[in-house]
Amino acid sequence: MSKKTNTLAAATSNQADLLVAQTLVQTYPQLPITVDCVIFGFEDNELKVLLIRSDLAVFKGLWSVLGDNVQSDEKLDEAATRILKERTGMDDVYLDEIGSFSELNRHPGGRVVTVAYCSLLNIKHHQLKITANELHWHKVSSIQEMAFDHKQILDAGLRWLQKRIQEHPLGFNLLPEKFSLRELQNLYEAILGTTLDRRNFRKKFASMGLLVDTKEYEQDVPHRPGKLYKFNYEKYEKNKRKWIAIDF
Amino acid sequence: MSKKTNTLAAATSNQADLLVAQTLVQTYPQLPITVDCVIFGFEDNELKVLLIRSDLAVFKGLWSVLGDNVQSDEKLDEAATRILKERTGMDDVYLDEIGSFSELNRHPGGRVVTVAYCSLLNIKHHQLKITANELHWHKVSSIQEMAFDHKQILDAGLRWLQKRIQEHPLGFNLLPEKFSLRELQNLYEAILGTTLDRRNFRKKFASMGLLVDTKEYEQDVPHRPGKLYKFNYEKYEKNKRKWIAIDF
DNA sequence: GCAAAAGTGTTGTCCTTACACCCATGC
DNA sequence: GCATGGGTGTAAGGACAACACTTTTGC
Repeated sequence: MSKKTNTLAAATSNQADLLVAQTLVQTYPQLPITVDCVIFGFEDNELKVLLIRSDLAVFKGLWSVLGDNVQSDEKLDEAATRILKERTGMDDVYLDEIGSFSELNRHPGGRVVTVAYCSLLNIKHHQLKITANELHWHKVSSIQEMAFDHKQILDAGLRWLQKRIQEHPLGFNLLPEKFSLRELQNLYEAILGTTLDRRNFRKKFASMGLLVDTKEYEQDVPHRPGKLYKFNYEKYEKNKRKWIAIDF
Repeated sequence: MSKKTNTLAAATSNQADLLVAQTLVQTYPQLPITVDCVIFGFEDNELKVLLIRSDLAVFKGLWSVLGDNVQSDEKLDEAATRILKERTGMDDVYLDEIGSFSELNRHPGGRVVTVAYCSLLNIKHHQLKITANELHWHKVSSIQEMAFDHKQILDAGLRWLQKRIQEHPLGFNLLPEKFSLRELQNLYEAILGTTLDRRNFRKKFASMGLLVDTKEYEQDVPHRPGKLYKFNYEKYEKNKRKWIAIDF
């Protein structure tokens, strides 16, 4: 057999193999997939989450996290990024996958599988450029019922956040660029639902060396103003590998 | 308006609302979804994973984790349980979701989204009742190339395992019912890829109080036999909440 | 001057780490 | 008796938890 014939035979065989694979995939049931984005922020000493009014009449009045269907030619994380951009105008947000939700009856319109994503951001920094469907920030603590299984998804996001914030100093994403230690501590206390000793808290963060003293102070507070700090992102990135837990 | 008419109107409105929801879902692109199960075991001081020979000719010779498509009427975790049962005959295995994989070209037969699940089990206890497609245990350390993106999925499973085993004493699932402290330590060392101080390791586990002395000893070892222990599952379940990290 | 929060150090306890020798068994 | 791994204790250092008083500002 000539080399040419060999090559041809191999190519034909590859084609055939591909066809087999394609035929197999065509036998798979197909399902609608959506992604849902749980976006946390922090404002007025309260943990908040970004919700829209569900556009489905069956959920009259109920709120929903930001979600939409996944297109056939996009990855799930790309879909999540796109949806966030479409719904809020924000496009520089890091999203983390937190899990899938696939109960058969979770969507009243039929079977829909969803994958939930989560993010933290600074409310002041990320202005909402689009506010259709009454998009706005809700206090997490006052949310009761939600559309779909979104309360479950929100709860999963909250558990993820509580865990994550103890493994990485992510809380900074939720704060303004310059913040006082009191604000930082309020944030941790709000998310973890505990109170923390002020001196030990300050010592811990001081010893991590991730705070940069801006030499500025709080203004317009009816008490002694606190120092304002910035987060040292470079140092954090460098040492990322070493972070396992913050341990409160 | 009579009460009856009201009720009727409401029912009609509900029907209409449902129809709207159904129509909406019908506009969503549909995709094939699969689940893939990364099943870890431990034998001969080696971390192992359960693989089958890919039945796709395009992956001639390459290995694959256990996966299959999700049916339209089953939840993802149910699919994972079913697949494990179908492929191995095992039906008492706890599976944890580790994430989705949705690259457009990850399957040669066309776009397929997969969600990966992970489990740990005791090789001796969970005999494979089915071994089609050359199903068997492979040393994790010697796996190079795999079918699909399964090497990535395996790596994600491994990272998940390394993290999990430091948060919960899950390692016991990988060991026989009765095991020596040396076996337990070998397991941790194999998974974490480190060496640990023997005395400190024993102290740590002794202080956790999760080990029950069986008063039995290893047999047929060419050296002083070690004590055999059992894992105290009840105590672990009771204190589950408190576990955050084991800290090596 | 008073209310309100900022800022700061020390001590005891516990946990972690590092480290070396004798013991029981099979061959 | 020798090779192999089993079994054990201690001391030093570091991290964490608990705790109270003085300082600065606005009113």
